[in-house]
Amino acid sequence: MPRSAPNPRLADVARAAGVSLATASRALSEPGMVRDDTRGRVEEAAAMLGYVPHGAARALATRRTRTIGAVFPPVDNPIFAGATHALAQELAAAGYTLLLASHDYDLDAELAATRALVERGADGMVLVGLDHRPETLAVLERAEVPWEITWSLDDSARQHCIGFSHRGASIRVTQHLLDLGHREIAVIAGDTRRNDRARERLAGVRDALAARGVKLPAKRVVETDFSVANGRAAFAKLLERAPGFTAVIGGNDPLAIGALFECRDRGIDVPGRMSIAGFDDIELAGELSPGLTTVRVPSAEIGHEAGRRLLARLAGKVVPTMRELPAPLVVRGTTGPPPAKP
Amino acid sequence: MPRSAPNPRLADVARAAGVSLATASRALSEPGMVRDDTRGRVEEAAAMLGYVPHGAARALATRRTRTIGAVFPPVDNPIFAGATHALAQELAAAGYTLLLASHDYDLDAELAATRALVERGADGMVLVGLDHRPETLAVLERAEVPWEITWSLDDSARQHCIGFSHRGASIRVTQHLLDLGHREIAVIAGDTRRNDRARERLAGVRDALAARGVKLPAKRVVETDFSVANGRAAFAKLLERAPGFTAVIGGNDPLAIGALFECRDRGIDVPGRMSIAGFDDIELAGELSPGLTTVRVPSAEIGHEAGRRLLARLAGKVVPTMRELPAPLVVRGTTGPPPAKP
DNA sequence: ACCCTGCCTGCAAGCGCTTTCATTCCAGCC
DNA sequence: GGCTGGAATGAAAGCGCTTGCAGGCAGGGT
Repeated sequence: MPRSAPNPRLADVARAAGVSLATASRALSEPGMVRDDTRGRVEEAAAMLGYVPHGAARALATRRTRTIGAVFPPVDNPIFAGATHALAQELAAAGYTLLLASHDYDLDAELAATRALVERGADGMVLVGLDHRPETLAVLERAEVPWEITWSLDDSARQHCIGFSHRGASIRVTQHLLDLGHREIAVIAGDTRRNDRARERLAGVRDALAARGVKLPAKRVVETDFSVANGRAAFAKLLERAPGFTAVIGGNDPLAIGALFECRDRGIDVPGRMSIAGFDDIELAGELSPGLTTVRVPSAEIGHEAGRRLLARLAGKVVPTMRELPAPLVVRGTTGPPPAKP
Repeated sequence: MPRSAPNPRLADVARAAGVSLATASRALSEPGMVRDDTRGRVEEAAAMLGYVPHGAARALATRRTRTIGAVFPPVDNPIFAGATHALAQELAAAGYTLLLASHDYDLDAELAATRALVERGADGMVLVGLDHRPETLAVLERAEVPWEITWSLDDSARQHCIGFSHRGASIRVTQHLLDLGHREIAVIAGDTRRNDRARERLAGVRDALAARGVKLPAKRVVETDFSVANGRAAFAKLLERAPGFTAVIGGNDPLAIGALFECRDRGIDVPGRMSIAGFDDIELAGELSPGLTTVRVPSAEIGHEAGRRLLARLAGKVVPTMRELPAPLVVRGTTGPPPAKP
């Protein structure tokens, strides 16, 4: 097969259709402005030549790339993976494409990624949570790139955001345990230093306990990165360091599942002797038996809505600054009343 | 704060530094070509103005976007999520950015996404597996965009690829079960119509069984989409439709874990009465007890290496067409000898 | 002192598309 | 049939950057 000429340009299409460059351009991007038969000729020529528009050139002329950037914490966390997929789908449906960067809860990496995406011309950006370097938002502001905060809600209502109250949801989990009669509660939290969601979740536990006059000794809190293995290790550490608790709250489902597995291996009956609650409601939570009591985080919906909101704003529509999603407590089998005192 | 002028352009930087546009450009992108003090002035001016290069303009001039496209099956499958993260990291480290599109095992969606990414100027592409619409590869060829096939290996060596033999790995799993003494084996496969990996894995089972003269009746094979819930359902179906098997092979770990959970719920001892093997080695596989026997799929490494290979090729280096990664069998506790015949 | 070499720098021509503005076309009307 | 006005088309000026080419300048050889 003879190597045909390199990619045809719009000028080639115009020539083949016997029209000017301007008309060819309009025929393809603003069909209404061109007479039907002319448009037909252009479309035909484009199809025949296998014309593919040159995005960079178009972007340079229109100042739009039809691209949305997203900077996510580790995409391999199942909860973010779901949101990424949803976001990508939503954008694709509107002819937009996702520019994705991920980092390991490192705000400097987030800043660098944001710069890179803005430089690539992202028309809008999706960020996760409220913890950011000030420069990150400054870069976006300077470049006039609209952004959406996901997962968390900005109570100051200064930024567009879609998510739910991690503290509120955490309070619900804790109250559920308190209502069951638990008073000795432990927490396996995420990294509260670099992650406002983990911080708020832990704060929610504290709030709920404080409201009922229950103490949460420092020894009953372990911080660790999200993973099943870390959940196991943290649970073991708690058991060793401050035994006697009857319930443990995981900062997310993998951590809670780690605790659950550790209980199983040690022959600790769940929920008979130990109640366990998580946060996220990943698929597995509902498939375990007993099922994991947890908070349903609408991750796919966050992904979809973040995309929709951003696209709407880019289309000039006004969108409510804050969108709060429900994050209901899902009570399953891993929580029950504490064991009767001996 | 007075709205400062819109984003500064390179011309502004040049003016501020008292040099020409060309020199400013070289100072920032080809430091070696410019005298040190000149470069210093330009860099200073750029920093002061908060200059952010305009990617589209640069792309138009250089015909490079420093962007790699990836079209993945559902990114929320944990195994792809891991690869996505690894790929994004690898690219970021080299100053490249990931353009991500995901689809639900739909080859037409894959084609559309490929078109979109090529149009956006992806310098290279990452695809998964060998099943594609012919147009998909034609688009890439036409646009002269190098691509890497991941996960699968193209035995014809026509395409650059990095992955492993799904059939081979599947044969190892099956032999392991045969060696343990199993003869009645069932399979919960992924969708073999739209997914060459699932197809090859099933073929591997058939090969291994045939080699030892063991039959795999059609009733002992269920196809379903990847998920724990589907694994459960498929196992139940097998039990109902063709009971008497002593081992089941899952097309991936979630399916196998579904089967495992179903066994637990039904009081079927694993591995005493039922052996279960999976494929992928997701984190959970090793944390369960008993741990799931499975094939370790080096997903993160695939992501990293796909990125590295593509970048190397873009840099003009020659890279071996095929890179095979080990996918070892990991024997854990869910497989054991079949129960003694009654 | 002159020429040549080599290093820096600047000029200007694109990269491929959109879009403003002017021009042409054509239908309809008096 | 000439005129009017709106619709369709075309010419050309960018969008912001890179880069081939040429000019300028300093230093070394003769």
